[in-house]
Amino acid sequence: MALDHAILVSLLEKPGSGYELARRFERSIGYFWTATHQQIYRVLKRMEADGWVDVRGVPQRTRPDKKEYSVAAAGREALSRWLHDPIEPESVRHDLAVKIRGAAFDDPAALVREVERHQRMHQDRLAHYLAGEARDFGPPAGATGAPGSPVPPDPGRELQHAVLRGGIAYERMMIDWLDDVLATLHRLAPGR
Amino acid sequence: MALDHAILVSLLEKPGSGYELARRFERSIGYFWTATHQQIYRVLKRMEADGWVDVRGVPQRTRPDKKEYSVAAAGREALSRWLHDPIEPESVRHDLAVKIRGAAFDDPAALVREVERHQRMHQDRLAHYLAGEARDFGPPAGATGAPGSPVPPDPGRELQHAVLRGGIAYERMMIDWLDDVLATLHRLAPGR
DNA sequence: TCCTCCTATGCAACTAGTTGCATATACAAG
DNA sequence: CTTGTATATGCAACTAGTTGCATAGGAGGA
Repeated sequence: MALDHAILVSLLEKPGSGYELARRFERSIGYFWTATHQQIYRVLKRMEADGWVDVRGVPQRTRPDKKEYSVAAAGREALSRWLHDPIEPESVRHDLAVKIRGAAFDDPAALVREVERHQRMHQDRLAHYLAGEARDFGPPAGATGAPGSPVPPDPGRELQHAVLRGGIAYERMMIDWLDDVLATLHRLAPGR
Repeated sequence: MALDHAILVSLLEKPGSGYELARRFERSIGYFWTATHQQIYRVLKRMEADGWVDVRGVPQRTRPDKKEYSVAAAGREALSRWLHDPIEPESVRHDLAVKIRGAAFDDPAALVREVERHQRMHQDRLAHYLAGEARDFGPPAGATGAPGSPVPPDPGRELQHAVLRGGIAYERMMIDWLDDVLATLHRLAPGR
């Protein structure tokens, strides 16, 4: 189980409430680990009981009070332990691939719209990633700039960028592959 | 839930026992949908009760008797319904990305071996895919052959090949990205 | 003969994740 | 003054997936 660890990493990057975490899981972290707010609140409660996180009540005037969580020593140790443990490669749950193979026993042409819809979602996500990259990490390396920018490397920033580049590579791969799938589907059902 | 549908597709491609399905989920289908034998037996039992699959006892002399499952009309309809329903894009559970971001709060150099291990697994899987492609789908298009091979297109075969090409593209992308991650890790901890 | 491996099926208990609902504050629009 | 939206937290019930264990026949080797 790595939701615990994903939350710990996120809280180390920046402490926050369950609600704020839930919103982060709709963007940045959520792109490689999904979680709903119900799940997050439940895990926070358990981690609090285990002493992995500290809570601090934050009264707010303009909105409901919140609880700000931050990582405690025990949580840092638990994360470190997990980081040093080997993990299995991701377990895949790729519905679309099942559908594509299933289309052989149904109408392949009917799948075209679904594949196009998925491709659009991946294109949107790619655009979103690229905008985020331009905003947070400046223009892509090698584009402009004086020789050797003197910015000192920040490990957190560098690693976040590396993960984001992974997301970008994934979306590009998916868009290309879905082009391939669409070509295959059209070849099988030339009409339409 | 799509394990039901993944099983239905697999049984449509070829009827088989729970044990055989479990082994298929360690190879072909398993590359985009994981399942253990316990889960498969349980789902088969439920689908049998719902009339989605038919069972046929197959006595065997040299090994324990087995139950061969095949898709019933109701199962075909259920699959068709699912194929026509829009689905959400895959929910991602990418432990390694969490680890990479987490490495900023631990020792980045310690992650190098883990990343290399994952890269090797992806290289192995890529080699396995390419071998399977060469075996089942012949040499890659455009390599040789007389103009216009007269083989009639088989939808099932074509779509299986398209999914396999997706797996190949995925593994290549991962290998390249992990190269990128390794370069980043080395940049952050040059000495080791 | 015993031991291990492969085939073959399954239960029980647990953990993780999803879905649906409930509550409450504050602000803005109508 | 009601309605809608955003913030903020949570319970309960359900579904899906994992882990550990159990059983059993036949093949092949020590």
